[in-house]
Amino acid sequence: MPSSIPRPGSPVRGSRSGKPIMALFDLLGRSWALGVIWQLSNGPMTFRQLQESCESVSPTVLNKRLKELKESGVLARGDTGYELTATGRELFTLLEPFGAWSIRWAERLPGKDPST
Amino acid sequence: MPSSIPRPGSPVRGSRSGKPIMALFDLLGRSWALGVIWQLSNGPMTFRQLQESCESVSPTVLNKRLKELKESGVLARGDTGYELTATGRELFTLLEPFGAWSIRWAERLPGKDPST
DNA sequence: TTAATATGCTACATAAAAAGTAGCAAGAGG
DNA sequence: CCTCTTGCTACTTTTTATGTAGCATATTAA
Repeated sequence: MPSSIPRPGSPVRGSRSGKPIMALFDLLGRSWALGVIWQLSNGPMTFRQLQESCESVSPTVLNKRLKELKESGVLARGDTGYELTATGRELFTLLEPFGAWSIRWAERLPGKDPST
Repeated sequence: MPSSIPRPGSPVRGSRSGKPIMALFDLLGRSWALGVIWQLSNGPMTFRQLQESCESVSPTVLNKRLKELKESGVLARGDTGYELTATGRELFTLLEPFGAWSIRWAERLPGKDPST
């Protein structure tokens, strides 16, 4: 199996262009990639801690995401577990506003969900 | 089949918490969701135009993404095709910085790709 | 030294999602 | 009527993700 890790400059899933933004979207648009970065913004976590905090993520997928994000320079393994790199923290600053926005989005969304 | 569209307040793929940010990440963390929003930021596009600009996206998936993003209030169908709603444009303003960042990320990434 | 626990996985079987290709129904224009 | 475009649906194949089990290594504690 080839790397399959999205890398700017080389074609990625669905994008033959290799445009950096598409490589980035491919990297982030995989299950739990965004969630992992979000969790790690609170500080280093072990593999098992990450598994717990991302409730149902299977070890298979978590391990894949961690490898990809490591390869991409977003996170690394430190002494106390996995942690964001400088690049990763930079990425998180871009991601952070989504937190507040998602709450407003939730409020604005018509209460189509009768279960709440 | 239930909607399966991530909605804040209800559990979503991998998240029993229903936290808005996790619902949002689930919505955006699907193939081409981010790409579609990115493309539509340039103005309305028809289904076929979107298909072309997201090079290899299959109609099946594109249609699913469009339905989900419509349901979530991010885009809508107008006279000249699909277009971002006010909410969608708001979301794009959060997304926009990723463009410039991805370019710097690409430059910083070591040429680890030995296949080139 | 041994036993108990935590950690970071790998293996495997099943289910769900995406890709890839074909083609149809409806509308516009000639 | 014929042709073209548009927005899909249907179907098959391939890729991803889920869910569960469990192993090898390190740590602690007796």
